[in-house]
Amino acid sequence: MKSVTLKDVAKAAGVSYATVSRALSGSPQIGSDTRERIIKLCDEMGYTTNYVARSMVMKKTDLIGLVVPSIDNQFMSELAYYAEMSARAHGYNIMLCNSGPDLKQEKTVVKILLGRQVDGILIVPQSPKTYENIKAYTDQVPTVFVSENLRDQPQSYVAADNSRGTYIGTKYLYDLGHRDILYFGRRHSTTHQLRAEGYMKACQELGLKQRFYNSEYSRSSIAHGYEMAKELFSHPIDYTAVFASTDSNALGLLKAADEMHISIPDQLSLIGFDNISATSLPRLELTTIEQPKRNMAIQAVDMLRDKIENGTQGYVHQILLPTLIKRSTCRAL
Amino acid sequence: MKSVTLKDVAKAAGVSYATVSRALSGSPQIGSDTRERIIKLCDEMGYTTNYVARSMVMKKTDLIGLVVPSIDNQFMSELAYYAEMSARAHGYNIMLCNSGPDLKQEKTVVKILLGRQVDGILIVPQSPKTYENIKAYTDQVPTVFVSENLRDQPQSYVAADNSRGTYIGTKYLYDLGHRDILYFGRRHSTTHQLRAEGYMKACQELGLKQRFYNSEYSRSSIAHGYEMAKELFSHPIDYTAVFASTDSNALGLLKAADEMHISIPDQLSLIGFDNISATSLPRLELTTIEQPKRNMAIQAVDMLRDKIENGTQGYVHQILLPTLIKRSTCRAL
DNA sequence: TTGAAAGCGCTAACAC
DNA sequence: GTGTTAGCGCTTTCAA
Repeated sequence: MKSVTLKDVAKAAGVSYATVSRALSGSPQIGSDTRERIIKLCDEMGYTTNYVARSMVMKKTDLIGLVVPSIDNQFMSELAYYAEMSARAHGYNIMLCNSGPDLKQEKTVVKILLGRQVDGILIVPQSPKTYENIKAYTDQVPTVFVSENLRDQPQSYVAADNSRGTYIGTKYLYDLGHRDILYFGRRHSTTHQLRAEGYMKACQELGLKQRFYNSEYSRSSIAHGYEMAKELFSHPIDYTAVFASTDSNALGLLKAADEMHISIPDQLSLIGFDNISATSLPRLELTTIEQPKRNMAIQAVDMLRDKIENGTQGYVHQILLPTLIKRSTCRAL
Repeated sequence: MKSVTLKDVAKAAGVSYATVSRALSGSPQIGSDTRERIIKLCDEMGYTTNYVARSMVMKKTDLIGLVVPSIDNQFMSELAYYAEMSARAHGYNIMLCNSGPDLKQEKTVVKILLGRQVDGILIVPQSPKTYENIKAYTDQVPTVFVSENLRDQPQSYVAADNSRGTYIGTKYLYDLGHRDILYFGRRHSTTHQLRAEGYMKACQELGLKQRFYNSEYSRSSIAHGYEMAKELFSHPIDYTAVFASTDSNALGLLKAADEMHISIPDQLSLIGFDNISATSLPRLELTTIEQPKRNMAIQAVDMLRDKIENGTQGYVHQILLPTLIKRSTCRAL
């Protein structure tokens, strides 16, 4: 199990270990004959660079900490996938941490990552409070947020243009002939405030009445959307379309509608937000607004690399355009 | 950005830096007054242990490499979630790598992980060939596989009892009154051979005729299940239930059935395998066999820790029991 | 072109 | 109880 080190190779090659290091790092100041001989020897002996030791002297670990509330979530696992692929393509590896349900754990994992000497941190914040909560630590290391939840903070982030997304969706419903559109769901985080704003803006421009439905403690989950919708449908339905603030909420509403024999899209059109993978499933086919996850991940990694490698100061807010995914839950009036 | 080291604290405290190290590590050979004073000082100065340096001397990184074909997959992201939580609870952190679509990349990431000096590797293999492919590397570091795809290899793994799963499901259909049950889907990996075997065993015991349907190149995806099912349904339906080898295939079949106005479960009962999250969605509600993902992850981490911390040699095959999740796609005859 | 040696931040064995 | 020091495996000046 004892792994072979530079010294071992050096001894076998009859050179100093500095020479071996040079051969491997592609330094120009070494004879090409020596280099080849050494590289061949390294291969034979099964030598692999010890990154811990290298990190020690280089003061760079080529490690990126990825913090997500829960990797077991379609949006985040997709983001993580692209982030890891992109990071690795540039020589970085990913240290993954779930920031769990409570804010306390979020701070804990960031601390751990700092102790691990990661070169940078990519974080999907749990809540708008996250920024303040971990500021003391993120000041010490290049950090990029993925989400718009910290709109007014001096911190880099990449996010989808949430406001634009609901605007596009509302406009789409309008073009389909809908004039009574209900906005369904949470408005408690920055992200969701922006979504609501896009809807309001569209209503204003198009001369529609703004109508909201949400409970005080609304969360984004199918179960919660279902409960909210049951409550909603106990009142008369005097609107022809619903814009749900998240796909999960939309799916919950769909379930409630099914149970109460409200046909979607015949009686009611429905549009969601996020384009989580469930929306494309048979029997669901939810029309929705897509967050460009792949792009978000790649851009976030690029921004982080820029900070790490070029020491770029300041912050940038990278806003990506969401797109409308037409499926089967909206109909023309 | 320069972080504070032991030396800095030592200087500030007016002691040697070994003393600071002792205070922090909870060594008994130190005065409790000195300890408290130092700990307080560390806190004030914002000292955090440099894990890279520590790993260097301890020859232990407290790092576990997690290799999955694609974290952007419900089964794996759920596994990853529990693995990370459990690992961290025991002082380990997770280095995440996607082994991507090709076998070549799988070997690459394992090599990287080795260079990173991870204490152990947790791997969901891409294919039955994985074992042979990376053997040279996994011999050098404690490794636990998650999957049954290497049944006869001298290597530790944790997996669900796939054979038992299909047995249970077939028995369930039998008890519901079904006598003509078709097995639908792939049989090309060890995992899927075992699933098919469980079905065959149940058929034998219960006196049912074994009936298979699968295409040569069947893969587990909704799209593929859909194509296969369209083909299947172009022939007369002389069976009353279908056991799909994976939930994805089952969902594809569901879609095809909808299109061809074959009612499930009225005309045809359907059961899947895996209990991926999509199965519990409204309108889908697929009856299925659950792989105990949480348990699998936790057991895998425990096995790995045992190897790492106690140097346990040999290998163990940990087989967990799957369970039947009754939902809405099976009916009694 | 190559070797010698310092030093990254830490732990632990050995002194006192 | 506390200080001194070697050394983990590597990169990189500085000499030769």
